[in-house]
Amino acid sequence: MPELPEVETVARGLRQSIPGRRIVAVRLGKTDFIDDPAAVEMNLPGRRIESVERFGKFMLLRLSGAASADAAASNGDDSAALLVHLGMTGHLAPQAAAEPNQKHTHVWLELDDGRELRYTDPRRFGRIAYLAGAALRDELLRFGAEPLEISSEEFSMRVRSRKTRIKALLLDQSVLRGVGNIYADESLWRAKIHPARRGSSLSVEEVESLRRALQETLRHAIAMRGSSITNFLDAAGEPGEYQRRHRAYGREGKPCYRCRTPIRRIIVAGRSSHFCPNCQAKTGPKKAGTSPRKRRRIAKRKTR
DNA sequence: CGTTGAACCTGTTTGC
DNA sequence: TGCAAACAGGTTCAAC
Repeated sequence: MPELPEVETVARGLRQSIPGRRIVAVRLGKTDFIDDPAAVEMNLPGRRIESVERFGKFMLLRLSGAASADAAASNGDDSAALLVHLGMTGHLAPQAAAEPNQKHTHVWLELDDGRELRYTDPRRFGRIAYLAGAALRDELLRFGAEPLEISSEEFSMRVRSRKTRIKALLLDQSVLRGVGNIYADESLWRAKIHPARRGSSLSVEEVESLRRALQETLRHAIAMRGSSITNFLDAAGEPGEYQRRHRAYGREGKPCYRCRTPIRRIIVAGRSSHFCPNCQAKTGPKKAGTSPRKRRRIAKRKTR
């Protein structure tokens, strides 16, 4: 469930006390969610964590002082990072080494100040990878635009050139990085766009409205430190508050905040999608009226 | 190209 | 009350 706002919240928390610390040792439990466990054990000890960045739903712990093998393999590019994806149930937080372990803790990064950066993830849907040089660069290139920074032009191009349903586009990390099911539904509700609309069917006005809705939703959610649906906690163990502001997600059967029509839940792109059947019309706003031809096509589709 | 469904995994919720 | 099935959802992969 951690999406962009939750990951941003965790990254901000870690930034308070992690940068500058050196990793002195690594311990691993279950490793099936780690790309290359041996690379993690090999490359982290001795490295300093320079910074904590958020990249889509990933956190990037930038590491200093590339090992010589990395530098050689990457033609002088000595950038290196630990990528951490929280999946559904991941937690990454520093704790005093004396603190008892929680269940499902699988990674311990011992720091040079007596703390351990611990990764806990009951479902192990998360991902951890040590990457450097060209491999790091290539991995990051797989992802699309940062939703909070994307321009109107680029957003429009990425959406209106595609026939896929808008819900699927919002969730596609190679289109936008960081949007998940909650914020996709919330943004579509705000922009009054049906989740099953095709990207190519959106008007210029609609895509711009959607971009604004998406950015506002994400900014507000970050300001409220994310949504705590089941068990999201930030790095300090505090829950977020944004779930109180949800207008569509998780509100099936409850009245729409705009028009009181009950919110519906359908499956789009294989994901449950919450929307107002009145505000978010399937066909979108009509201009000069739907042509008789198209109306017949729609009627035919319904009878099937 | 787009779309669907399955798989991964475990804690929680729902239904009988 | 108890237990099993369903559900939650980020991501990848196979199949059509």
